[in-house]
Amino acid sequence: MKDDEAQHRRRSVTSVDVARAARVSQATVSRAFNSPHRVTPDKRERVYDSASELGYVPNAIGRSLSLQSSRIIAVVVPAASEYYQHALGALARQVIPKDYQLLLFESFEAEHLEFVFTSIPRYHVDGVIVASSLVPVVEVQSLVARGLPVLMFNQEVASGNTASVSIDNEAGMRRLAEHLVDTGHRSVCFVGGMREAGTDRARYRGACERLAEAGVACRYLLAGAYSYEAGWEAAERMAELGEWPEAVMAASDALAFGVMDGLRERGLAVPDDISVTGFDGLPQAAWNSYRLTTIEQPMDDLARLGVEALVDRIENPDSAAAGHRRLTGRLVLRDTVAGRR
Amino acid sequence: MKDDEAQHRRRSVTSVDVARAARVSQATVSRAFNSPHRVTPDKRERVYDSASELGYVPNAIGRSLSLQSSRIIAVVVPAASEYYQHALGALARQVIPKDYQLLLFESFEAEHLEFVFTSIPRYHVDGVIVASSLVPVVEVQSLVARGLPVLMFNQEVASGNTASVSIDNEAGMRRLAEHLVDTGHRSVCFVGGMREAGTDRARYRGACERLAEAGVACRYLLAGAYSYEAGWEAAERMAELGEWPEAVMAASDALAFGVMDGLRERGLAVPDDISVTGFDGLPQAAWNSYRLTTIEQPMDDLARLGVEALVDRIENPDSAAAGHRRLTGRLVLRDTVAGRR
DNA sequence: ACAACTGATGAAAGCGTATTCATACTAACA
DNA sequence: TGTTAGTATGAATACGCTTTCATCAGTTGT
Repeated sequence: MKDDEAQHRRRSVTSVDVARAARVSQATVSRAFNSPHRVTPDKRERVYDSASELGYVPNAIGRSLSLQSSRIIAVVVPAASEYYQHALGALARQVIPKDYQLLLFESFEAEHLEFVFTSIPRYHVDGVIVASSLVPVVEVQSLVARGLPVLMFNQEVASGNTASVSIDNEAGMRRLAEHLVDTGHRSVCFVGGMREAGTDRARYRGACERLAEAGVACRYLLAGAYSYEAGWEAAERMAELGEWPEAVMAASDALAFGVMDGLRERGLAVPDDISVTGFDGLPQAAWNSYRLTTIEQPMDDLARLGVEALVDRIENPDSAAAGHRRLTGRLVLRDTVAGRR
Repeated sequence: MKDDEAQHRRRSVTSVDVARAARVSQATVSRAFNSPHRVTPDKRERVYDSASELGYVPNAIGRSLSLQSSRIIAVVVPAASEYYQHALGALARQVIPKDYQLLLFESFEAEHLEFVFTSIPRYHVDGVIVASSLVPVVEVQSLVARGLPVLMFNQEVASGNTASVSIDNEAGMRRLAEHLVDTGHRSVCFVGGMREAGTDRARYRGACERLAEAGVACRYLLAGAYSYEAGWEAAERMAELGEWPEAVMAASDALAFGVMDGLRERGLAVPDDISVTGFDGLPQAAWNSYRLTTIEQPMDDLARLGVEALVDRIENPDSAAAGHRRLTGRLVLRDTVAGRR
């Protein structure tokens, strides 16, 4: 008993231990687990018995070294972003049935990012998922140059040897804008998050173009972040401008919640006095205090498609699984847009 | 050029390659990186030059195998829980400066949990963080029996060889209850999440006891989950009961948001008609639509203490770093509790 | 009954790194 | 100058696994 525990602590049970106990060679133990049909039933049973008796589990590290493949995928997500936390969950759900694990790299600030991207290659992961619209493409190139399969989640990428998946941000915003046009809105304020984010530009373009087609005025207001607080401050700045637009299009749901609360704080009713739209389809958008009209991202589909592309590229390096996959978001009409005149 | 790329894809640069390029032995390359003072400056430089020229990064897999330590910590979190997503972020922030990485294991359902706990030992992680109040202690025991250092996050554990960290749930709820007593509330409905969760029991006990001391009636209503939807449904069930309590104590913030919206939907004003309290201190609790009075968990402190205990145990196996660490939550008074009579 | 083939098995090599061990060398001291 | 510490270095080994290779036994076909 005590001996057992002490041994466990010192050195874990290896296939050699199992081999000795089952009176077979170490190679047979390996085969018994990886290609059972190549081992005669009696020996196989002996191996399984000894293994479970000793509490043996194959060491993935040794396996990785031998196989030159770790079955681990690195995932880079920004800390403290509601959207990407959901994405992370969806990705995890997709990756597990394919027998991969996620090694987490949270990106805090820009400087930390460099550290992240230099440490990823150390772990000899089979692939990398970059789930953040704020990672400069150059950083990613260093991984691609190493021959690492990379998936950009929620960011379009032109480069031929990087897979990427996102919804059609421009089209999504177009539909939202169209909805505002149809409901008779004549002036709109677009609240952007960060200029550097690729998604921000695409979304603004979509809104802008569709509104322009209908002759609706659209001004851009930079919130500076994709957060509730930034949205709140944007509402504050709109108040200072003196004149309220008929509708506010926020670049993300988080922003929209802040905007809504900021507007309400100033006595405006949503949607009676002013309409608000979001983007992403966070769970909170369905909450009764907001009931936000927004574009819902099909998170599970995005994750599935992305992971499929990445895994395909991992397991079949010659496949042309790069390129961008673009899904369309779903327009969810709730209660934050009212008909005008 | 093309050759380079092809080679990169085939086989990554190893310390042997660097050794050859720098005309030293592989052992010297290893030493140059791990104990530079043991190598003469000229050779050291040659090694560094060759390394950066070839784009060499040490292979953590080989390193792990040799060192018998992976510097990876497994972390088990439930998918789709706001609270634990925040915890995950806080843990990541603590772990990185100590030069560990997190290997993510999302726990979806009970059946999936078993798979999770059998696959963790494969990866020969240095430690495990279980961040979920719904993991049965027996599962964890299998890891502990293997001599794996384990940290239970947000769950108290009696066992001597497991470290755990949480806030004092009972005391937190007591303070919340006391606040309700002080403000003159005479009847309370406690909305619990799940009976199986250890935190739920402690929180209910805290509320119950303090209210009983003041002679305030307290009934328990089981929501069945820690979600907005469950809170909403709890409000529905309270409506069916016919008589409204003067205050609702929700077992978590997420639940409280649902309860608040459910009450408002039925025409009740919070806090004028009915008071509501939460627990956890999620960011949304500060949002203007809720402004929830709650107990705020010091996430960063919890993560710091927990990780310190775990890492201590990893790097110094004989240390007595097990046992429970309990912090006190902070009572945050916002606008969901009003004075009665 | 013998050749040819199939299938199970063990020995051994290799994956990339850290480290021990032995050796060659430099510096220091008498 | 001869001996002794001390240091820098390379060769070799271990870590746990998968897989190739060679061997041996058993089966089929003629």
